[in-house]
Amino acid sequence: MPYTYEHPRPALTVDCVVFGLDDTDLKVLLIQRGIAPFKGSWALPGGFVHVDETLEEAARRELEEETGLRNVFLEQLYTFGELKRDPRERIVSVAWYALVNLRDHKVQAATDAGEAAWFSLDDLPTLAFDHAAILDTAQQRLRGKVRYVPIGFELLPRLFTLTQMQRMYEKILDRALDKRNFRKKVLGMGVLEETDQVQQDVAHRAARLYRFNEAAYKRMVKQGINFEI
Amino acid sequence: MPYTYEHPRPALTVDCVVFGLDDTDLKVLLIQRGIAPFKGSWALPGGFVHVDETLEEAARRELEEETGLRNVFLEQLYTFGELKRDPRERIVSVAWYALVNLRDHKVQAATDAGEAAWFSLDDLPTLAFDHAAILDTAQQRLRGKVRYVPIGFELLPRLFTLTQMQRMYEKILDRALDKRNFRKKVLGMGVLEETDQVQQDVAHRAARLYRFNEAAYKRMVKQGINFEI
DNA sequence: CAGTTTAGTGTATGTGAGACACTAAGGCAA
DNA sequence: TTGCCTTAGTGTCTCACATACACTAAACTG
Repeated sequence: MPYTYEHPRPALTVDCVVFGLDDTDLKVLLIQRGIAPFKGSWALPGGFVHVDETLEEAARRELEEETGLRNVFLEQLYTFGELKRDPRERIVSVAWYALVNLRDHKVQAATDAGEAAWFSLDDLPTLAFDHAAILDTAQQRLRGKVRYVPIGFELLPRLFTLTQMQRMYEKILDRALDKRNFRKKVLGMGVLEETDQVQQDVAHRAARLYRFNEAAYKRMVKQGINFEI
Repeated sequence: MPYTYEHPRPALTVDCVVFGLDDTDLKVLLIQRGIAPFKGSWALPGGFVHVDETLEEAARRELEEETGLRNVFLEQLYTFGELKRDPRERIVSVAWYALVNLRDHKVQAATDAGEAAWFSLDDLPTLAFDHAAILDTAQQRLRGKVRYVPIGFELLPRLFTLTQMQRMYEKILDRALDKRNFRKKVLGMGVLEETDQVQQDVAHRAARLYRFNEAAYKRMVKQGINFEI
């Protein structure tokens, strides 16, 4: 059934930059396009916004349809509206970024996308459309954000060691951090809760496991405390 | 001439939050709506995105059409896409914010808007649509941004005194700053250029005028220097 | 010329960032 | 069981910067 309007309208899509962390690397989730244009190329998961759903609902729906991911941390990034960003027609895309940890969230091959896979940020294929620019914007945002909000807990498992946490910051900021200063800083923030558990199955001294204390964090945000690393 | 699509499409608009600074206050530019819905109410300047213009072009065009403002500092803010934000139909709006100084930029009553006027931020009328939420988001962004980039020069006249600059920061951050510390800080940044001119026509000792040294600023941004106040 | 108003200036203290190196603990292999 | 390997975990010092704080200088006014 066709829909008619008095003036021409750009099409509206959402695209998602999904960051994931494993033991070795910060990764991004891409799908292989099953249809033209850019058939066979890798691209960010995304698709058209339905007229009866909000932008965030559209982003979550596309993410689940194409990758199987649900209940992830998701924030709006930027809206891309250059004229020729899609060769077919004028398409404006509201980009989002998501943070997940690779243990809890298994990615499934998807219905209308050929394949979904994680790529290290320094070993990326050529991306379809202007998705390289979107990804770049997302990386900048992540770097900016992680410096003053403890956003990264979305990337870590529920229980984590301080070394894991430090590795994550180092990956995002792309520079080495001093172990003692890092620990002093993050423990001093008061948002980490020490558990009585330690790492299992490691061939060396096991590290203590911590968890994120969300209640304490919210309390501190209200007080305007900042969380620079 | 009607335009027909296979699936229904949300309409796409831009809205602009224009901040201006005069001697007394930080103000925002609003227009009085000449047509329904919300006829007679005050609203942010904005309108529909044409299919052959980018989002930024749309924002600049609407701003000029409705307020006469041109060549202003403009950055994308956030995209608002709730289902019922416009009573007529589904409209997604890409919001922008602009910074101007009230001496250089005269505002004209406009063609398709009844009237344009500046309002102090603490004396606002009820706004149409979800524009109060958009304005709120813009204020938060401005506060966050001014703390680490010298964004405010867009709000000041070309030549300004340090006291004027301090007043601006105080208005945006909504707290008092120490005069000596403020001067130490901003002069130490090295982006202010002292001129040999002083204020004219004041009934007290005249203050020295400064100008923003954009070249020095760009040089320092490259070096990753930060500009916290 | 006395009064009023704003411009302009320096120091002392405390806090936090960053640099830096050794001991502790646990598994592993000979 | 002992020595080795690997990662965990810890404290101090220095320097820079944030903050608190008050008086003199200059220009105009009546």
